[in-house]
Amino acid sequence: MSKIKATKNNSTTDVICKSAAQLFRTNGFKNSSMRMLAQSLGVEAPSLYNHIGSKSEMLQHICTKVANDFGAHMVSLEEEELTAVAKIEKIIRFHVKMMLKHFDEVYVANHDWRYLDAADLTAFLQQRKAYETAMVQIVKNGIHNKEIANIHPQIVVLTILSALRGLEFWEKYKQHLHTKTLENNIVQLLLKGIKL
Amino acid sequence: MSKIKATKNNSTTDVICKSAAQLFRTNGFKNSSMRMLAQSLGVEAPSLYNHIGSKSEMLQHICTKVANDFGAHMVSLEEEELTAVAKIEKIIRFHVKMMLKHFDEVYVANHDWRYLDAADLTAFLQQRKAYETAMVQIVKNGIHNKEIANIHPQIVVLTILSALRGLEFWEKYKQHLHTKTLENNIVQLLLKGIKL
DNA sequence: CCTACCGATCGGTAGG
DNA sequence: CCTACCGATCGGTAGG
Repeated sequence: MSKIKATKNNSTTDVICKSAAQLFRTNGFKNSSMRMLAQSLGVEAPSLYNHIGSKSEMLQHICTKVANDFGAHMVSLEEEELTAVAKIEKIIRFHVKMMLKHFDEVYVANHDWRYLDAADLTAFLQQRKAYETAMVQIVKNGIHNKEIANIHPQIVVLTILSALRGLEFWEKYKQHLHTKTLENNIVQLLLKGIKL
Repeated sequence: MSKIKATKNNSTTDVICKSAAQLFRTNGFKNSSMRMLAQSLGVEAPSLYNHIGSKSEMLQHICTKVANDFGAHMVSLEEEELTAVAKIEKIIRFHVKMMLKHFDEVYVANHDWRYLDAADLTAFLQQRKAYETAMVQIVKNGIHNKEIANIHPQIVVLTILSALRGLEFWEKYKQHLHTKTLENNIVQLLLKGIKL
């Protein structure tokens, strides 16, 4: 008897993980209990274990999904023939899109990855490192091509990624700011900052 | 009999809070126990309560200190006669200095403020909002004076503050990057991004 | 400063 | 899907 409804595109497990992401985002992973998650889904806590293996498995599921999405975009970008600045612009716009579409999951991946189990933690950090390295390479090429100012590439990348992480604060401004305005303004600010 | 040593400038309570900040930064507030804190100080957990009132009181102490430091700097800045861009530059350099000098405390204030008790949480968020508002005002003045490009002021401020928050990731690069290079590069990138 | 200990809450299992 | 329940861990107190 399923009280938790699966939909055409989402299994029962997916529905639970979606609820979990929202809960973790609001309360933090460690401050979210399985009893709270169960209540939000209208069942008792032990019933959840018919669909998921453990609390940390849900966290792993969320973090892996996010890391894979970003990683896949970076790989597809590496195959494109674009200037370095155009690639950075695409990365910025992708981050905005991800944040709007999968806000809870991206937020959780950014905040609670440190609670991943040892093996998953290593894999996650490796993926993140690879993402950073790929971006550093793009910036290096841009400096070499005289597209980008001669700022330390590592600093350029960390500054841009940190600025984009700040998208998580923009939820509360959604009513006042149009999404496209937001996106175009941040692209303008960051690209002008790095251009030669 | 004090096992925890007070120094000339720091009371026993300060020494405990400093240790707590380090612990909270490493493990997160909710994942740090009073038993862990006691162990790092070489005493048993109940002994801590001779010097501090509660776990959340220490968090409040840390967050309040950080918020006050940033707030005081902003107030002193408002009294100075400087261009808008020069004020933004001073803010950026102050953030870098704070992050280097009080890394644990700033990190904890940025991450774990949501675990503050209701009253302290309200006060903290009010201080942060006031800080943001003051910065938005500086940017508005800069746009009006044709110093700063016509980007939405709220977006400028959130982007800069988010980028500066990313300073917390720079610890691991300390060996490879000189502090002043780091500071000058981020100033260059962000200021060029906003200048007209 | 310590030992002893309390009530609350946690993730998860047994069994149906 | 539920009820009943376990062992572990938590923040904090009592009493000396």
